[in-house]
Amino acid sequence: MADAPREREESLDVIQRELTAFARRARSAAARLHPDLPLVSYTLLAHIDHRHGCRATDLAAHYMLDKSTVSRQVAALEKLGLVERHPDPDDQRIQVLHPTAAGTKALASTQASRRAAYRERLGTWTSDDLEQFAEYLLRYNAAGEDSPPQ
Amino acid sequence: MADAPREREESLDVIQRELTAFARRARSAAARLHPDLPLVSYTLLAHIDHRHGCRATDLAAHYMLDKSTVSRQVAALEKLGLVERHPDPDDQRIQVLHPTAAGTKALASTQASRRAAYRERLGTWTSDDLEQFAEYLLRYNAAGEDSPPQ
DNA sequence: TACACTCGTTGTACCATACAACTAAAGTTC
DNA sequence: GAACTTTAGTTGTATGGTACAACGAGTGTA
Repeated sequence: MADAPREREESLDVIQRELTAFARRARSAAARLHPDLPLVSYTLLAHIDHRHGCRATDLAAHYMLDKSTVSRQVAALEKLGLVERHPDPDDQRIQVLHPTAAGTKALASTQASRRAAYRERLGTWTSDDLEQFAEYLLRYNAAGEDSPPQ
Repeated sequence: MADAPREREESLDVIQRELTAFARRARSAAARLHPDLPLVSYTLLAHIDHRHGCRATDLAAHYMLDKSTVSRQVAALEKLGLVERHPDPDDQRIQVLHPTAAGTKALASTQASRRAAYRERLGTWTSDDLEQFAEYLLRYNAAGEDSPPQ
């Protein structure tokens, strides 16, 4: 049904267009979901938590950000008391980042409202569709994980 | 297979996490794909073209941007000679935006490299998966189209 | 005619980001 | 083990994208 190259191109265009639209809207949506937390910081904090601690370099690689950007964001999170840095005893260059108790708490409350928004928005989807959509997104992002810096 | 509420929640979390990751990476990816065009401007230009002309207000609504932001972006596009404004004779407040010949050309060349990137990235996907993914994205975005400003 | 609404611009401030230069700690080579 | 190279992170600087607020001009309505 969708085997013609023509259809394939059309699907690619739709994917491209819709992903772009999503990315553009993401900022304002995020601002609505957690007006308190400095937006990007939230994302980084969530990733630190999800990984059960990580380095600034990992964050930079995962989100394709410059290390200077991450450095400042992490500094902001630390200033807010949401993140702690623990120097790695085996390598003095490395700082392992962990959420503080306050960080975990802030994350939980934000996560709750975020979940509610998603649950409402995707409420009419079947569980199978959700699972499939999640799988597609994982596959899509995984393909770009190691995309060359040029 | 995925009918338990538990599985549902997990899918929602994955979707949320992966969409966020995508949105965060989008900027650097876009910068790679068209270093010339001022990034956001490209998106707006593409939308103007896709709609065969539209107003600044439409752009603001579609991308959830402030009208001042759009105003400046459009001004930049006009300065670059990529967009023309035509006052609506029936309503002097309205400016209908259209790509110029140069705009269409710039868009085409950018679109080509963009398509190539997507084609490469999604090369291993079946046409059915692409179609399904496109459909999910459309559905997802449509659900947020009329999301309340609060 | 006055009031309210819509479309767009401009002033201002702020956040997120990149790039470059730098320090410090490890690792590598001879 | 001294000299180079690589890696982690910070800081200075510049820029781009954004929102909010105040405004101007055009349109509709009581």
